[in-house]
Amino acid sequence: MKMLDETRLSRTPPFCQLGMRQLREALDQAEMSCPTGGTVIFDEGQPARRFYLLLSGCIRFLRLTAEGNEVIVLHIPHGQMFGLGAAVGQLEHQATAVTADDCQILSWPNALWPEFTKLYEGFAAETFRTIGVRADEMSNRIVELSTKVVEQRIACALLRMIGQSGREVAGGVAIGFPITRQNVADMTGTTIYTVSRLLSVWERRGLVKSARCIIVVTDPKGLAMMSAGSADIDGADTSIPAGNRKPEPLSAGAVAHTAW
Amino acid sequence: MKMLDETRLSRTPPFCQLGMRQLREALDQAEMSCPTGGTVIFDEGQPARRFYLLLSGCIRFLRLTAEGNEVIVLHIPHGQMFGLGAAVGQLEHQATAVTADDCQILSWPNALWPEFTKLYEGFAAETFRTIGVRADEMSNRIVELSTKVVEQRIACALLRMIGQSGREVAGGVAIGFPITRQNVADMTGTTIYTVSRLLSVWERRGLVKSARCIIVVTDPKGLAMMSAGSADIDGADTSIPAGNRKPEPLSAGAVAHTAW
DNA sequence: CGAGTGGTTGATCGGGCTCAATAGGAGTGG
DNA sequence: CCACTCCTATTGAGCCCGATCAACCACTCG
Repeated sequence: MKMLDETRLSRTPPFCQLGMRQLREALDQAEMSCPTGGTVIFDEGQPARRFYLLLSGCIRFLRLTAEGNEVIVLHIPHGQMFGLGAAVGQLEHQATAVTADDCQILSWPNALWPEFTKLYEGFAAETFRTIGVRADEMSNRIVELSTKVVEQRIACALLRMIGQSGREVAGGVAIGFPITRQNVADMTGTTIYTVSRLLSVWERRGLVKSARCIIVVTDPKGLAMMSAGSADIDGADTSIPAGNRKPEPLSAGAVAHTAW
Repeated sequence: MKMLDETRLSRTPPFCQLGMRQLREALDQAEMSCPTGGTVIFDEGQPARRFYLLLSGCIRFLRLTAEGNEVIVLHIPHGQMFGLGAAVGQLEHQATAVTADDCQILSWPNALWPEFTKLYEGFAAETFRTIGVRADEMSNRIVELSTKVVEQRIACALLRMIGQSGREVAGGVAIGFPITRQNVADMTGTTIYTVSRLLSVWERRGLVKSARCIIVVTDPKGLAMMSAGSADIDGADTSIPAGNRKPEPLSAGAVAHTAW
């Protein structure tokens, strides 16, 4: 089993430049846990004492508002580090981390952070790269929330999730972890009702296929057009209102960023 | 003049642990520029070749959408580093940086990044801290955009700006750089019309005082209540619709975060 | 004084939130 | 195997916030 872990660890970017001895060393100092879906790893506001590596599964980062609304800020796909307060000098976790499904997690005390960055070639660079990518993602979310209508935001959210944690299945790409309509609503600043309605329409049009806690994107390109706003197949007859027929260019697509 | 610059540099966190010789050294390698308001420092998508320190003034980070919408992702107050692609391994700038007013900017080629982090005590830590704080801010923006109504979002935006770049003036705190209704709209995902209407109402109520490109917050506490939703002074008679009288707790206020 | 930029205000309309009611699993226990 | 419960999802009806369109005002600058 140890052997297995080392191989696996050696394949995650922050550790992939390490030799066998260093991998073992890192593993020896790590704590391993295998929480089932829905487990809270740490809470917003709680002191950040450890940093984490998600070996398998998916983590959701939540924020709760005073009014009781839940906002999903980020999803962490397997293979990535998280809880990186140590890297940016934050003494407290600033979101709640919850497992979206069954996970396998390694963690180390923050005291080891300086050592890891000093001793392990590529560790710091890769971890900071992760931070940069996440900032990008948040920046994109801000742009989406600011400029896109619900329909487009939901399309973006689905595309982002299959991009990060998609699993090929018969007839499409499934989101790789259980996800409810409520979850999608919490990622897009809308309501469960709107998400449900939209998914129903999309299913009729053959863009997605969904069941309880499962969403499969059957036509990613079609969804991408929705997300850009140049949506609504011409002549498509869709019970519901029929949406926003706007004559817009189909945008650059996936790319977009933060600058710092 | 050189002397002045050194003193000034020694007061910005990333450099404040440096000795005189190191400060001079850093300055010798820097390029200084003094762009007037509205100047583009770098563009989204452009290769990131330098990192920057804003000595005075204020920088706006913009993103443009395919549809021509402008979104203000962040404001960089004076004294902070920006354009930190080098720190997180990004080869391109991921937003456009524009001066909001007249600025004084130092910049260094990315090649010096590794040296700075190696040689200058506290430089890396402080810069990464900045990155963490900005991520927090973006996370907050996401929560606001997802859960708050326009009124609250605008209040949040004003409070954030006076927090970062407020200037005490007679009768209140002014936003420390020129700002149009359009700018506020671009920060909050709304329109110039709505911003204008709201500011008019707030001015009548004594919360703000505004003129062309100027906004002064005269009642920060009142605004904070607005931003939390527990707004609308009981019995306040306000021509316009009268807004959302919701019975909500007045939230934790300023605090909020990202976790990574 | 005309042009340009930024701001204000009214009228209208529709996207999407809200409320309400129902349906459809999945799991549990008898 | 069915009854029951809990959780998730669906769908209809109504309404309101805020976008949009349109017109006008105020100030600044050449």
